[in-house]
Formats: sequence, structure tokens, C-alpha cells
Amino acid sequence: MTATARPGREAARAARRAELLDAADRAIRRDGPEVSMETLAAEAGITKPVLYRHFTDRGGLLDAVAERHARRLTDELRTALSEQRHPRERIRSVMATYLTFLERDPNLHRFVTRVAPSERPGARSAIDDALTVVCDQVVAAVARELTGARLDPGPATTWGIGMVGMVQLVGDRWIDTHDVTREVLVERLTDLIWNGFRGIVVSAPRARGDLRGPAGPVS
Amino acid sequence: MTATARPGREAARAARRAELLDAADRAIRRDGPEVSMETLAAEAGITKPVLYRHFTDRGGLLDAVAERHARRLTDELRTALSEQRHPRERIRSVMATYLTFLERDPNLHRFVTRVAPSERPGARSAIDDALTVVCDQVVAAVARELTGARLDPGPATTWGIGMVGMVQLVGDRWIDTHDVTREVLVERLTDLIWNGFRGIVVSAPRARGDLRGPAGPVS
DNA sequence: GCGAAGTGTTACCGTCGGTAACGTCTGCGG
DNA sequence: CCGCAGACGTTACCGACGGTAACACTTCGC
Repeated sequence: MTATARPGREAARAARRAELLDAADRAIRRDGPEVSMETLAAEAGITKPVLYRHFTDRGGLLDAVAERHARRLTDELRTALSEQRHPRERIRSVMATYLTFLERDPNLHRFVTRVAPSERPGARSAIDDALTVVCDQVVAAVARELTGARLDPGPATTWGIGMVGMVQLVGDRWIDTHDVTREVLVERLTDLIWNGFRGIVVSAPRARGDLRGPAGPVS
Repeated sequence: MTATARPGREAARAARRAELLDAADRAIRRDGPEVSMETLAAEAGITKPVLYRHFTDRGGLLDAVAERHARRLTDELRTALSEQRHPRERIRSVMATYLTFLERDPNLHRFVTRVAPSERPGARSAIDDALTVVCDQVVAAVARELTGARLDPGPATTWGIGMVGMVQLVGDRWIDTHDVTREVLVERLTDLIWNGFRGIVVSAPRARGDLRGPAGPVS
């Protein structure tokens, strides 16, 4: 617009894209996830073809919207996982982070976890990727914990993913009922997970340096 | 008044409905969950309006298809929960039941857990209900276990739902990778859950300890 | 035979995702 | 100053799909 010199066509395009995403975000928050492309465009003050010049298709747009939030979430989770030193606090921190995110905007969460993935039949959506990222983070943390305790890190993937799924469904139901406070929920989930691990660690054969088989560290 | 209450009429209609559902089931298995109503009708050897006379709309049809499988699953889970006496075996049995169901027809599972629910925007789908039923079953079992151990059954809902979510996501990812056998997966999940509970039950007043440190022997 | 009710059809509508084709403003090189 | 390249925006349309109206054929009780 003004004397912005030459912000670079590329940068300008990226900025415009961000604006469109902001508008889409507003529209989704307001009208739910089934908004038509027309409404999406109208919210941005333009018409459909412009949207299609910035995003390949509806799936691409929704995917991009979801990706922003997913990225924010994964970032927060990453710090939560890295900040806390004590394993139990780490678990609790992750739980609290996720549930806070969930509580902040339930509609958006529904959109991200339910609608956006199923909107693109075959393609791997950014949401799937984001969930994968979250799972990978947790899995890696679990694996570290296991190897630190001289245990076979093989089950880390299963357990890590399991924790994510656990929090996901619990959170999903909790949005509707809101039957307990977030703090209580966090406490309960942490209890279950923490005790689960402690039980495994305590009851497992603890031969030093005995990682069953040639199974290396988890990918 | 509709005094024409033929005894066979109602049954015939139900039978026809079942046929249509069978056809829909085949089509979904073959072409994925995004099948058009035309294809669905064609698979049954008829045209669209007939479908709409038996089911209110697309959502209703999909819902009915999903409900059958959901009912089968919940039945199997119910028996699995009631047959086994030992808590650990009960957990294992439920896990195995669900994963077997999952393995038997992955596309169908995807359809049931992903597509069908989001197909009806606001309405509570039969799938949601089915998931609720499953959760309720597990929650009740957990509550029984807790009260049996003279513990507060308050967290039962959280833990029960958490377990369901855990198995759900783990199973979902497992379909794609199939990185371990079902038996191993069942074992790992059972380990986590069982140890989680044992840890809680054993250490009613929670004792905190670092995983890496010399965790005091429990049990 | 005749209406009622069920089963089936064709032909259509409205919506929506997606696109082609056109107009407009801007800045650049001649 | 002219013209042209190209991004930004539009209108008008297509095709697919969910859903429905209207009509035709069988069946059965009266």
C-alpha cells in the first residue's frame, strides 16, 4: 500500500495468505466447521476464486487453518515436555497444556480433531501430521524414560500413542460435561499414567544394561 | 385409521431394510466411506428414492450401517468384560476384542470412527452413542474395581474413558503401520493399564519417587 | 373392478466445490 | 506517454451430489 518499498512479492503473498487464514478462522469459529467456501471468502471480503488462488482446494484451506493451531499446540507441548525435570511433573504439565488448549476454544478443537482430517479423503492432512508430531514427542520422552530405567524401549511407541489417545478422548468428553475442574482432571490422568509407569518400572526385571534383544533406541 | 396392520408387513420392511444395509455395507467396504448415494443405491440394485424411503437421509443410512457394527462390537466387549474373572485378564480380553474387530475390517473402522460421526453436524450419531456405551461399560468395570479395593470411585469415569481413548488411537495408528503383532500390542496395552491400576491400588496414599532413582519396591 | 399401499422409476431442484473467462489497477521498460 | 506483464478481483458457469416430486406397476382386501 503505502511506501513499503518492495516488500517482496513473495512476502506480500504470504501476508495476504495469513489474512485469509485469519478470516477463515473467524468464520469457522462463528459458523462451525461446515462453512461454505462462499462464506469463507465473504468473511475475507473477497470471492471464491481468490481463495482458490492461494489454496489448492477446500481441504487445503481447512488444513492450513488447522495447521496453525496445531503448530501452536505442538510448540506449547514441546516446551512443556522440555521444561519440567521431574517425570511426574512432565506428565502433568503436558496434560494441563493440552486441556488448556482444549478449553480455550472447544469448537476449534472439534474442527481440528474431527472435521479437518476427514475432509481430505486420502491425503495426509497437516492434522494427522500434527498428531503424529505430538505422538512422536511423547513417544520419544517415554523412550528416554525407559532407557533411563534400563528397560526395553520397544513398547514406548505403544505407550506414548496410548497416552495421547487417552488425553484426547477424555478431553473430548470433558468439553461437553465439564463435570470436574481441569485441575482435577489433570490430576487423575497424571495419576493413572504415572502409576502405570512406576508399576512397570518397579515390577520389571531390572538387569543393568539388559535391553531385550538387539532392539536399538526407538526411532 | 390405518387398520391395515399386516403382521408380515412390518417384518418384511425390516428385512428389506437389512438387505439395503448389507448392500451399503458392501459398497462402503469396496469404495470407501465417501460413496455417493447413487452408488449405494446401485449396489442394492435400486435407485435413490427407495433408499430415502427407508432412511431419512444420508446421515441416517450411514448411521444405521455404523450402528450394526457398533452393536456387534459392544456386545463382544460386554461378554469380554463379563467373562473374565481376573481383572488383568479382563483388561487383556477387552483389548484383544477391540483390536480383533479393528483388524477384521480396517476401512470399516475408519468409517465408523471418523466419517460417520462427522457426517451429521449437530445430531448425536449412533456411533457417539456406541462409544458412550463402550465408555460406560469400561467406566462401570473400573468403578467396581475401585470400590472393591476400597478406593474412591470418583476418578473411574476419567480412567475408563481414558482407557478407551488409549486403545482407540493406538489401534488407529496400528492399522497403518502394523509394526507389531496384535498379541504384542495387547500385551503392552494391558501392561500399561494393569500396572497403572496396581500402582494406584497399592499406593493409595501416593508416594512420590523419581523414576530413575531407586524406586522403592512396591507389591 | 377398485382404491390403498408398497415398490420402483425418471426427471428435476438447490447447494456447493471448483474453474474459465473477463475486467482492473499497478509498475515497469521502450 | 504508451503498452504490456501480471497480480487482484469479479461474474458466470460446470459437474457432482444430496434430496424430492411426480408418476407407473404390482399386490391385496373389499
